Amino acid sequence: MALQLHSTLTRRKLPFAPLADGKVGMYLCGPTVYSDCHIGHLMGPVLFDAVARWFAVRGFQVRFVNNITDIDDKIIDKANATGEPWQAITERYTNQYLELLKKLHVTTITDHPRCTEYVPQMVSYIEDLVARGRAYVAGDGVYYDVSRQVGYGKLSGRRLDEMTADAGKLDRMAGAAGGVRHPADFALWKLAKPGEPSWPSPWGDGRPGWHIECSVMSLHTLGATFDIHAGGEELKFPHHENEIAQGEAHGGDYARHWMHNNLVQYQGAKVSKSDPRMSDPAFALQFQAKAVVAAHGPAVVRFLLLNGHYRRPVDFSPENIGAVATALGRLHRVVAADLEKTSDLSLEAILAILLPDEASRHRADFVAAMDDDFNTGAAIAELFGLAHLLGKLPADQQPAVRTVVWGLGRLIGLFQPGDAAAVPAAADDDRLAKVMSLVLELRASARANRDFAASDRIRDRLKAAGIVVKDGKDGATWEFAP
RNA sequence: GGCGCCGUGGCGGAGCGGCUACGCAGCGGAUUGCAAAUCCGUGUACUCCGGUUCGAAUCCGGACGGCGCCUCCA
Repeated sequence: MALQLHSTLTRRKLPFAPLADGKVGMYLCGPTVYSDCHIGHLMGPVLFDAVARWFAVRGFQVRFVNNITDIDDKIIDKANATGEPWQAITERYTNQYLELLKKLHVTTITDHPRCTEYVPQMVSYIEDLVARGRAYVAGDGVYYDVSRQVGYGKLSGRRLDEMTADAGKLDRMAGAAGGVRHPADFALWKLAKPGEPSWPSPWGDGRPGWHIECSVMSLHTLGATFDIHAGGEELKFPHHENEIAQGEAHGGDYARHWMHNNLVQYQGAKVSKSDPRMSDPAFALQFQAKAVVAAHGPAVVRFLLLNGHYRRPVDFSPENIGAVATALGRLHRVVAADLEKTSDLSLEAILAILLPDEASRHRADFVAAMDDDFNTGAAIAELFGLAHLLGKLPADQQPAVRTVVWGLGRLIGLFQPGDAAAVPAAADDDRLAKVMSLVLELRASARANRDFAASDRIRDRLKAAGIVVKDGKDGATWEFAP
């Protein structure tokens, strides 16, 4: 079956046809780096990393661009509030973001352009829009003229004539000396107030507007027309709509396919910054990317995100994360032997492995699920199908199945080196490890003497202390209670 | 109010007209000195009302409900 994907523009699934044979150009809107990464920031990278991996599996050479917005009003506000230079703020949070992507094994992104590296290109792009009569100078900057745009609103299904009653926009129109002409017109260039970071331009020192950066950076990395533009649902309007307007006005068809991932939820609903529960730091920490990754491990976070479909919301409530972590543990046991390998298997190599019929069907269904709009959730279900089969197969057929589970998982970013050890479980205190070793030794001799009363007493008391003892074939092990 | 997405078993979550999704939890079994862990087995489902069809969770219409965007939120 041909690879097909759902485009927001057409609202339907269509076979994927690349602009250039054997190549895919993807652009994913990245974070504005003014504070700690939110778990939502991880969604796009992880989800579209799986997409990019699958394109590569299907033989495409992928250029995957993910920008960093390192100049923005929020950054300036933060600098003003803390007194810290804005460059220091953006550098810190850029590093945090890139560090998280690394931990999550998001490896397919080829370019991380920074907004501040493209300001001259943005200026000339805006000059071009002005020259074409698609933008105009107002009192506080340069604005895009949406009234000249044919088909404005086609991505989000909005109509220009219905967007006139926006109070905030009207205020801004009144505030801009020289006047903004239409409420939907948006800033391409913002003139700097005293003390604000700024770059030179024909209209005066200032900084680029939000939407212009993506249009310019995609142009310079992927071209005026490119295959796929991705991002979160919430960016459809106004951000993506305005990118299209700019891109088309500048010349080119802009993105041919638009892919939007759904958003993070918590017990079925979005938790906004103004949610009263957010005043509890422990609650708020559940949404901070680095805290979530530290608490559950990158493997669980990645698995949670890929466990459904990218166009559906993902629930980050603790109950859900716990259930998913247990499920992933089961797969980890299946692939334990290969988990630490640093090189992947190609799809061809995986398909060449001889399997029993039923296992072979699961393998084929995995591939079909990924070909069908990157349905990672359905694909992972096939992995469980294979894992389940393992218990029924003779021992000599099991290694092949294990290798296939691992190989297929790797193709979408699962089962990376370090995944199994990612959640700190036991002995990070050497002294405790030594004491436990002694305790288990004593208990082992009690058991050898069939003194189960003493043996159970040790186990019970340890359990009360938060330490769980498990008796296995090769002696007892221990870990902290979950 | 406008635009969009969605309503599946206790929970999470696939499904794109006929065929067990899957996972977690629960229950039963194997294993164990007893446990834990592990493995095997297993049930309950498609918000409601119309319609199309031989046949609908799946298509169409309506009702009700949830979510998101419309404020430079990923």
